[in-house]
Amino acid sequence: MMAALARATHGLEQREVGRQQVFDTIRTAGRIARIDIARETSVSPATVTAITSELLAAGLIEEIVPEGDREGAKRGRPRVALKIRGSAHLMAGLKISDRSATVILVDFEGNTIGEYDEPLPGPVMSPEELVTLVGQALDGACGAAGRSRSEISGVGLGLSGQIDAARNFVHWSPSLDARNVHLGQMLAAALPFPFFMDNDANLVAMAEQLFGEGRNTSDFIVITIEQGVGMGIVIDNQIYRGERGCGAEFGHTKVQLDGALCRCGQRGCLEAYVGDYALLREANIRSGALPEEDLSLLYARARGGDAMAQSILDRAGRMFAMGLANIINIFDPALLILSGEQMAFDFLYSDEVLARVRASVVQVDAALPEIRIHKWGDLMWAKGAAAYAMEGVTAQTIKGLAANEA
Amino acid sequence: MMAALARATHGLEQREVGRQQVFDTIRTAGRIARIDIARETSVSPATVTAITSELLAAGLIEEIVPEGDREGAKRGRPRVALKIRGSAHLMAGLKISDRSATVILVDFEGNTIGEYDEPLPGPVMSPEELVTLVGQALDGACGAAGRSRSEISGVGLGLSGQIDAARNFVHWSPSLDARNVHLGQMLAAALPFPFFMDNDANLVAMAEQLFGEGRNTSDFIVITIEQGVGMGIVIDNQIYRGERGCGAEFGHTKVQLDGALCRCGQRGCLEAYVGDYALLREANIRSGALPEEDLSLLYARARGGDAMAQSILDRAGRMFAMGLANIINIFDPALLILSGEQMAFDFLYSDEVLARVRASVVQVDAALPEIRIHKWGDLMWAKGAAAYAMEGVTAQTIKGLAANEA
DNA sequence: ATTAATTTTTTCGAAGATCAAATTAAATAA
DNA sequence: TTATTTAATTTGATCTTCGAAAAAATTAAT
Repeated sequence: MMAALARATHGLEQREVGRQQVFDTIRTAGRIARIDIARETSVSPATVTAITSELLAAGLIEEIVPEGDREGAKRGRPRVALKIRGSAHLMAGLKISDRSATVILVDFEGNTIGEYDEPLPGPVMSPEELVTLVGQALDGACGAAGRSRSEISGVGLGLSGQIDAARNFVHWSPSLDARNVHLGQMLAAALPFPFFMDNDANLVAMAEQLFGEGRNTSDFIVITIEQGVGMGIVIDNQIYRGERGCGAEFGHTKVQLDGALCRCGQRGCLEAYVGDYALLREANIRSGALPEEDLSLLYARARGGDAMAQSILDRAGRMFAMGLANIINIFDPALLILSGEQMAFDFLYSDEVLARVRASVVQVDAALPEIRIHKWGDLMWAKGAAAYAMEGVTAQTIKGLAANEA
Repeated sequence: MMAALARATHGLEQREVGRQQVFDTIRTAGRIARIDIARETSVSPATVTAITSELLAAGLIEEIVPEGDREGAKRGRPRVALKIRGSAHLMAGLKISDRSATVILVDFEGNTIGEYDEPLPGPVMSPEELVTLVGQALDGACGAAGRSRSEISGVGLGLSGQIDAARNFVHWSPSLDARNVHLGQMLAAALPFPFFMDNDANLVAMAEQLFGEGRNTSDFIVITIEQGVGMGIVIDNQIYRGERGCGAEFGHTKVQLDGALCRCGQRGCLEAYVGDYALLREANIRSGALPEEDLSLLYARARGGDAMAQSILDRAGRMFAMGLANIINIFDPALLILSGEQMAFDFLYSDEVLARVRASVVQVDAALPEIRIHKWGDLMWAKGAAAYAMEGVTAQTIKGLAANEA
């Protein structure tokens, strides 16, 4: 039997919470004066002074030299803004897709330091091959950016599939030829980095939280589209992962009883209606070319008036809308972010689809949840991985802060 | 812009958290010694002593006089168990159904003190009528139990529909002829009780948390069936309600594109396939008798081999399984509780349906979420309402505890 | 019986942490 | 220059938790 009912915060841990809170406030704000940190967090200025001097001493944050222009300030001692010290840590984010391993190096503020793309021999690897590949990709990224391996404080790794982030365990991933892989242990044994891995959609949610549309919202949901459809759930500023770490399987929610066959072997999954392979299957296009090219062909046909192509995209849109409406009906979120890097899936983000979503939601006389479409660059996934690593390294660093001042 | 990133616990609030934690531990355990509270909560024995003496002084808990039989004890000072003091508060739970207002009176331990049922003139009322009715029902319950109104410390009120529990506001309820009612304000103006209201499914979830299957689980989901289909989501020991308080609308998630017409005016809602009216509609049974009787007729026909009746129930079961599978795919909960009072819906809780659910969930090589069927007595709903009131009164009492010892 | 051992609970003092109030710092306005 | 204003820091009081020691209440052993 376990209790752990209320999250307790006794004694030594109390300051840790304060440090994390102040740090997060600074990161969310970008640059902010102590007095405003106090106001936002309802912590007294005295305590903010104490905490910020710890963080300053540890090199996690820095003061901004006041510029000449103090806009709007009347009188009084000028506020000195604080910000995250970018050079405090170098983080790496790594996303494995079916084609390549994409690496991004970011500083502790989230600024991109370097990018790198390592092509894969094939879409599916053995765990050992993946470990090797991760090492190569990181070396490649360091080389390209003129940094040394040893500078990296943490590596975030994003994989499709069912990942148990708490245990760095892969239940299943389309990138791996084995199930139930303790990938975290293998990586730790082979490479000298602290690794943080998770399902790729969760990582995008974290990127939205740290750098994107979710910066000022404590509860929101992110939907991603790539090969499949993914979801990241943020509740009370935390990624919700479920018991075994394999929740948020939006792509495999069923939208049709005994419906279309999905790659997962079941029928009626949303992915079996909106995934690229599903569209091509229905259109009966199999040129052998890259999927994107085939998809472009399908879009072109639809725009050109081809009734069959239009019908395929239309149904996909309707199914997608139905899935989104279900998510809203279940979560009633403040914010739903449709996060994507490709224009390819524009038809799923169309006004028509959104209108359908709004019409399929339980109607009350209160503003509907906000639906925001966020189109990132092509490094979105890798940046999410970096964001996750940042969070992990930050938590560890803050925990380890000794209060040793002279 | 608001931050409030980490839940802060500074200064004076810290003890409050401790008190709540200790209190919850005692309630969950039923009876437990101080030393075990310390072990379970990771709070030091010294602090447990301090907190429990506060709670004892406030009369919220009491020591159990040690009985003769100390099982298994070897030596040493005998542990003295603590428990919630039942007589500390009298709580009322009130559930409005389409036929009657059911009241339950419980003591602070959750023991039933009295029950009462006030028939309704009709299924739909004006807000004013509902307020009057609530007063009558409470008076009736007090009279039947030989208690006085003034003894009641708090009243929980459960309504179907979209309720914003944080604001005691009714977006919509099938029991009311008006939308957007500030029912909490009206009740507070007319009656001298502290009211706590919420969607009825959330209240059942709370009853499961305090008294039922969810007592030892921090994250679980409750599905209820009554007229409609309801859901309560417990994440990190808290009911998740969504931004506007109208999430968890499981009954109106869509299971079929452009499907059957639902009472809500939309198409393809789960409720439009498994609700009693939906079954009768499809069976084309309209005897004018009570729905239960018509339903019994339908079940009898199905058991008797009537293919049409079997087909109707079969499809309802398949749709229900699909909905449940979606919930599991989204939440990956540790525990899913199918909570019900009526045997009428047995076909939805059948092994066949559960097998279908398990087959429709994303497959990983880890134990599936536990699905537990919990059949309560007919006061389940009212008890949930009482549980909610208990939680509210407990939190307020604990907050107001002055640390005044001599 | 008396003493020792054991286990639970309480007491006491030290170590932190937060906060209000006072103080210091750094600017503008008069 | 001097007053005013605002930000940041310092100081002292209050609270809280915890570890260690003490007290309490038993059983086991002699």
